[in-house]
Amino acid sequence: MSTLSSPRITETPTAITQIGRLERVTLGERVHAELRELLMSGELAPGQKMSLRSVAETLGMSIMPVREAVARLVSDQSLEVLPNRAVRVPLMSRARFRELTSVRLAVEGFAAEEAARNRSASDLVAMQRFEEAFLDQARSPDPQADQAVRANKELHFAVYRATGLPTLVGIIEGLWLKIGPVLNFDLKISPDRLRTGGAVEQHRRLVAAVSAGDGATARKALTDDIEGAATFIESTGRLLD
Amino acid sequence: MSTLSSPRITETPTAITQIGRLERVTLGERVHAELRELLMSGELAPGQKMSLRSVAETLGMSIMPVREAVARLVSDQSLEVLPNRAVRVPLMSRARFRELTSVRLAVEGFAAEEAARNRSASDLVAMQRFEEAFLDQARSPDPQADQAVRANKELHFAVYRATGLPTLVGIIEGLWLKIGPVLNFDLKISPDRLRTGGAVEQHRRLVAAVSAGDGATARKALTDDIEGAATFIESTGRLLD
DNA sequence: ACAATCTAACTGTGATCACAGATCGCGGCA
DNA sequence: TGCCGCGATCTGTGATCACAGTTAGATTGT
Repeated sequence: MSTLSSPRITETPTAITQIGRLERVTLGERVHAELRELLMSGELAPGQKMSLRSVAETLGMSIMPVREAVARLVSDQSLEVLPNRAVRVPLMSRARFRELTSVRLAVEGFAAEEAARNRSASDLVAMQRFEEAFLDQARSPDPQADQAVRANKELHFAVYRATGLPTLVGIIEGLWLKIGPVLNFDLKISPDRLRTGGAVEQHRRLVAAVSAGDGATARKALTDDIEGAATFIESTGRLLD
Repeated sequence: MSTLSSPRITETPTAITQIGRLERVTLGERVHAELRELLMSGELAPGQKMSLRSVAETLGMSIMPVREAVARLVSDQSLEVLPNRAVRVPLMSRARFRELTSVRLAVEGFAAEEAARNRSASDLVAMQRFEEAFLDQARSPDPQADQAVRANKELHFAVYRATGLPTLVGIIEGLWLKIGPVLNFDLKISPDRLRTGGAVEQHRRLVAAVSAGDGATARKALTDDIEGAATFIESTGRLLD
């Protein structure tokens, strides 16, 4: 793959080699991204266990990259390793769920407000695209939970990215990693929340307010969205303690 | 060290063995804590490079625990590994400094407000203790920068812990890891900021407001504190770009 | 005297081995 | 039939080796 058609060893960099230079993505980085996606989209249930070796074998590599990725996720408490050395998705108590929800209301609410002040035209395009994608699933007679989860996530993060504060986006990603397993695994169990919940309405208000530059309303729409989902989760009684 | 004075193999757990059980802290965890402390207290300057092997040799261990600790810090961008494989404390541009300050104002401001609502008696004791420790250094004719940095950090986090939101405390720790090298390394260079800056006054207002349960004033005192330091840092002209 | 070149040392990343401790299943005793 | 005990297996963590790629220093050629 490297120098098949290269007449000389030291040649002028081609477009392909340039791409390789831009960012050599490490294996551990790829595993990290993979596990993040699984957690955020609720494909891993709270309490689900895994082992470094089994994951490594599944992905066809040694345990080293898996080890690094898991260590990073354990570091920010998206995963946990028990005293017995078992790695699992943390269980969620009612108290912890409420704590995370409180922080989300403050942080994501601030983000919505900032997004309304800073959004660019391309931000609005992205938001509208994912709002529509979510709407399609919510209205569908046969809604695909994973598609809805994905659209919901993309819509929210389109708003958050519009703040122009990448650090803030990173913080919110950390929050979603922790709450995703509960929020979205539950959604896959009871997908009727797509219809009964007010998500569609709050998304409409959110996008409209951000577009209009109305920060206060944007914050209110977002916090209503979060609280709506939180109320539903608490009502299911699936939380511990 | 294990069974020197043990008459039997399976004996009733003593206090010492119990302590060992409570949480077996891994080597990587200890290195992580060590590096965090160095970053937060500004003992590592922006741009400072290190290598896994040299750190490992200094700490008297193999590179594995260092590798894990660095991977975690790179993961949340408290460190960075360049394309050349050099590990270093990230440089700080003026734009990035302002971004971090914006997020700090929002997140730590919220924390101060919550602390005023939730603080317990023991929280107040801790806050007052570290406020006094900071005051001692600020008023001293021969102020110790590292002592002042430490007292300042402890005071702030006593407030943040008073929120009862450990997730929020974790988020703020992440922010301090990123901004610590600039903020505190600079303080060690020009320690007169201890006197000229309004930190002492804002700390007094902060502790008083949190004690009184006055969230709005607590938030204002804290954001004034952050903005005062930020203004000073920007005025030094040591930021890039 | 200076610049080009080449080699030796060093870099992070991935794989493999080692190890103490936990888990689980099978066998045997009651 | 039910419970205990004892290996075999599996766990995360630490150490070591391997490797491609970079860096820096010395040596050579002009």
